[in-house]
Amino acid sequence: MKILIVEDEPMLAESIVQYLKKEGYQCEWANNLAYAKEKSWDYEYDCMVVDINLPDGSGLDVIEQIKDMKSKSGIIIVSARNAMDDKIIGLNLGADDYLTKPFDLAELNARIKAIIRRKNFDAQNTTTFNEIEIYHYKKLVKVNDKTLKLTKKEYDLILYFISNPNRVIPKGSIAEHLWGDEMDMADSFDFVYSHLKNLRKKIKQYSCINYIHTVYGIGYKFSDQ
Amino acid sequence: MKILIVEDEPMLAESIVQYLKKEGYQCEWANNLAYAKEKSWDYEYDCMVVDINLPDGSGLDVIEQIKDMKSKSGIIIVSARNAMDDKIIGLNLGADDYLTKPFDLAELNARIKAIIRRKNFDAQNTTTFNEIEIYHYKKLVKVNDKTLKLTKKEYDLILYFISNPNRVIPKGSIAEHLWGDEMDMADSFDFVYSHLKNLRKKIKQYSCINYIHTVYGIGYKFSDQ
DNA sequence: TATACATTATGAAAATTCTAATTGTTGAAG
DNA sequence: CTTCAACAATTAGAATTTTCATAATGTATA
Repeated sequence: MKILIVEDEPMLAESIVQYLKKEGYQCEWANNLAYAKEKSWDYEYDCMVVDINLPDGSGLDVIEQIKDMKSKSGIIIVSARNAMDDKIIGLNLGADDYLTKPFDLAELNARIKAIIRRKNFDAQNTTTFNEIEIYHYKKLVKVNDKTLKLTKKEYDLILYFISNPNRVIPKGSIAEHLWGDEMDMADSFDFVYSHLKNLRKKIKQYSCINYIHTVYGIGYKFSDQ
Repeated sequence: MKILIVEDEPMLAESIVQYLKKEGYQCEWANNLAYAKEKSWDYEYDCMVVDINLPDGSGLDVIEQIKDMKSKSGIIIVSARNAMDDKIIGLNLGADDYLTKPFDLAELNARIKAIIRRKNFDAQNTTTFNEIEIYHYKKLVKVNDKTLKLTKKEYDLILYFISNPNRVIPKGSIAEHLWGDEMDMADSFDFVYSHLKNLRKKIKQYSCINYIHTVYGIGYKFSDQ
């Protein structure tokens, strides 16, 4: 487990590094923004602890870079008390947690653990098919790294497709899976067509591949090629 | 099993009666509208086979009377071919099936059987609480014999209430039962309030009893008194 | 290939569900 | 008996889902 500490106060940084090493982490230290950016560019850290007030800029810049890189590093923001605005900005930018100075080292350790645990959990809870990624825990779908804004039915639909790739799925199965017995089946599949259309349109926004192929008279097949 | 045949052609009537008696039914015959009304007033037939073209009026009148009496008799309409308009009217009025002349006696028998079977099934699939009746097989709710036009969520809601009468139901249970884990619970119960309000309003249309009592801080209780 | 028929796609309206803001109630504390 | 805060009711509006009418497409047949 590699951790990067971004902190300009040498005393504090030193004690954090000492503590975390004792806890079994590989721990590195950057004392300014530029160096932090360089390091985070070179390595994929499991977690980064970033002070916001740095001599050469705001720690928030690191977060932006991390997110631009699509790194999966967890990020904990550290700042002086009462910097609530930063907190909001930081979390919106994609930080995973927030700590106000002064803080207990055990507390920091606990948060790091929590983040790493969650990252692992999350990693097991994504499904990928070519350009499409589904994050189950967040009910979130990305196509070519662009987030799709899907409704619940659309999400259920694509989840069912991605769970059954490369095989022909009868319309009836789709209807049954999405609506259960709530519906008087067999009247029509208009609602399937309808949601399908919307889903296709949303995928097309970010991809030129047609993933949902119609199989005339039977149903659909989810595949690339 | 008592069956009434309403038919003015004696030859046809006779052959129907003969056939059905042989099949084990108690079978009676009315050769005009007035007599049919009188008979159906006196007895509760399991099923009535009604010709529409009668010398003294339309067989549809019998259906109306039956429905006004809240009789549970099944009704099969019989009419000459191409009387499609009647078909629609008849089924809307509450007929259970429709047959065009000339018809096969075995066919008639099959339909009678089907209707009686369904009536029996249906009877087992209703729940009643004071003025409120729920017909599960049709997802239909009546209050004082007036049919309520409910949406799916409203139906689920009243079904849950009527299944748990006279006890306090926490809001959370309702939410869980109606939405399962689809919802991020605990944010708010606005959707419960919302559907509840609509359900209450619809019940109030036909009843002055307040069935859904608020239990402050906990949830609701479904009862009369 | 032309035609008819069935199936699927599309767009827009209607219905339902959910959300958010406001107002009204209730019960506890002073 | 007030006042307050939490809770619930209400309302209107936004978002989603479903329905419906129509267009487009595919398949089989001649």
